[in-house]
Amino acid sequence: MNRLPAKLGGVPAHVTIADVAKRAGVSVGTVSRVLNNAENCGMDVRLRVREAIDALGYTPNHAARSLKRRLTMQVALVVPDLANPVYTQMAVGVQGEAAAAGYHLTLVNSGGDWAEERLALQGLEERQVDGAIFCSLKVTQGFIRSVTVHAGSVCVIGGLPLDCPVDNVRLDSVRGAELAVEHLLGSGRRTVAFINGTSGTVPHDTRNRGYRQALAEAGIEYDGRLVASGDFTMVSGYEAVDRLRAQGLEFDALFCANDTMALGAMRRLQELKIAVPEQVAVVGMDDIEAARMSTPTLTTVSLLARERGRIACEMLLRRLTGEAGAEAEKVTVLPKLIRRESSATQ
Amino acid sequence: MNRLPAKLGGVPAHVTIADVAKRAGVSVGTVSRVLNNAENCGMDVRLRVREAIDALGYTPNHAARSLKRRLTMQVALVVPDLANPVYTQMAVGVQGEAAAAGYHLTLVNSGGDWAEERLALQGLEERQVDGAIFCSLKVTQGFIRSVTVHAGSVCVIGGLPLDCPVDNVRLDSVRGAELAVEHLLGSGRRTVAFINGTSGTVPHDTRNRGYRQALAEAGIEYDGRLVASGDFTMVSGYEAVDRLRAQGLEFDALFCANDTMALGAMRRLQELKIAVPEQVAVVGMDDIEAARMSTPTLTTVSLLARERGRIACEMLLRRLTGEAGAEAEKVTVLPKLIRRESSATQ
DNA sequence: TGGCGATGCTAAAACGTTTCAAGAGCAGGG
DNA sequence: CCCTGCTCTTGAAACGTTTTAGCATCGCCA
Repeated sequence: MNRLPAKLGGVPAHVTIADVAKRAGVSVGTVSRVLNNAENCGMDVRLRVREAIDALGYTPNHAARSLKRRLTMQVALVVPDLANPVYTQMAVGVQGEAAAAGYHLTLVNSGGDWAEERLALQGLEERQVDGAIFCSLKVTQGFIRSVTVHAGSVCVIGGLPLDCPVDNVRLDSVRGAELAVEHLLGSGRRTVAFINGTSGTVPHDTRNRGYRQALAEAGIEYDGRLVASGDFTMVSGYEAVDRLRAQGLEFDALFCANDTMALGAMRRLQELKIAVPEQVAVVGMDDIEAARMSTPTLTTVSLLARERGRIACEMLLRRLTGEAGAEAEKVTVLPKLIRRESSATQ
Repeated sequence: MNRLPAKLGGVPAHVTIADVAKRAGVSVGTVSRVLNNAENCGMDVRLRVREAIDALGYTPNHAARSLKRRLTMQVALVVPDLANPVYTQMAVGVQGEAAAAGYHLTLVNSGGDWAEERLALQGLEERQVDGAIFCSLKVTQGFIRSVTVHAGSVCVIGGLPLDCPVDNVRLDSVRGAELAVEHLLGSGRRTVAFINGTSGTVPHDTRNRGYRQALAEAGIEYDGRLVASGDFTMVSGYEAVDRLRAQGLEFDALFCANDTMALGAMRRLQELKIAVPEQVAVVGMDDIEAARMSTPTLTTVSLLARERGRIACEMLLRRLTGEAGAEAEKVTVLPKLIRRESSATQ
């Protein structure tokens, strides 16, 4: 399968540390020490070596260095679906943090597939990378076990069991849904309808809990007729509006489990000449780019993908450099409400 | 600056090829041959070695392998701004293609900075990666020179001079603007206004050329009063509409140099009770996610970032494996019109 | 019986670094 | 003059592979 490159022939005579040593008239060990600017080496030698390096155009060989140092200065990010903006945002966050510390980021697309994730773990064992950040949809027993074995060089973004001794960045997404509903109720809305995602998934359940908790806290009775299900797509949001209205209950606010459905719903509302936000306020979740660009712009709850990536990388690097304690770190990030036009108070 | 990891102490006694050899009762050379499944080794030995590998949980060390083979099975993608969806899309394209060939992708964010790009090239020299794909905004003399030196392991996405002997994926963006305008004129519109981006930039000039060529081909005189400039942001598109209308010329079509401005313009048109597409058809450029989600959905010209990434990676791998010829390959991809509601014929 | 070509394996030399024990030179104290 | 304790440098041994040359063993043919 892996067609192997065949540039074995024309090797362009790489200049090595030995060449530098010869030219500078010192031993290879000395050159190495100059390169890693150790204390104990004289000024004259240091200069001669630097001169030789420049003259010969020497650059150290990363593979050799990794082999000896047992350090690659690379970290991996493993995500289920790179095409999904959420994960590319995460990658951006990780990349920035990694680069700042002199690390490179390698990207692995697991397709949500456990086999692929395993392959990434193997990369870890092969010392292709120093550490890895896993963002998994399904947290299986096998995953937990494997990740625990590599606890010293792994950070997980997502819902790991709290007793799993692995660095972990979590998201209080229940709170996210609460935020949305609280905001709606807080700005004077009385009846909040809810379009949730595919039932049976984790996001579905957490958002549902948040919705109900926020209602409960406001002393409002939960009414199943105000809740519809979509599948996170735009059309499903569009169609859900009709199903909600068919129930015959009036509502002046609508919370959608993601922005895509919210935009679909807004579209349908506009077609029905129901003014947003005057008659119905709409709040989505995710803060995708399109939420900033719709008419009206969409109020939403950001799940801070980029920030979570940043934090995870920070944690991982702390672990790798030994700055982290013996305990696994658990950080929970709180979603953030982003107020825009679609939920403005009239 | 680079705080170096300090896990040098607790090395977990890695199992090496020698351990496997000892257990299987063969020499290390033999184990290596089994691993790289060479021809000349007997069935019994092969089995014994496999058994030992499984029993000991051996995984080959990537650094050592790279060092010897002079091959890392990694490619780098260097982009000016990872936060920009265009480039993340490109990354997705590259990643997919690379993974399919057994390569890993490492991501470098240059910030459009030549110094950073150079660093990436150095990574190449250090044999940290086998090859690199550069997507640069500014193609300076220095860039061209450096990239030419590494012609054997580099592919450039963007406007490289045609005589530069480096694999190159280009984009006919003049044609992109033409496509948009042709589409508008072809579907019965008479007067096409144009909101261009920041003047003085390359994208500005190419789109301008495309706009004028399409008009010329249709036998329509260019009228400067139909052209406004924005800065690629949403508000700039919004405001440009007013400036265009202030010129007093009627127009029934509007081409915008990117989707973001197009969405801003659409918003203003809707506010002014000018129906899209009935009174004014709108076409954008880029095909961002929001274009699929606006009301009406936005007709646009896709610049195929993902596809260009895919092709570039394909070319690079061909070059690395020696399948490419001596000549540098130059591929030009043609933008693609994506018809949506905002330009529908009434 | 001797030579020959396969076949299957081993031993050892790379690959380009880092690091460690040891050596050289030198100054100062006894 | 010897010993001790510095500082700077060297040489060689790793690190874990791949690869090459060479060594048995064997059957086979002349």
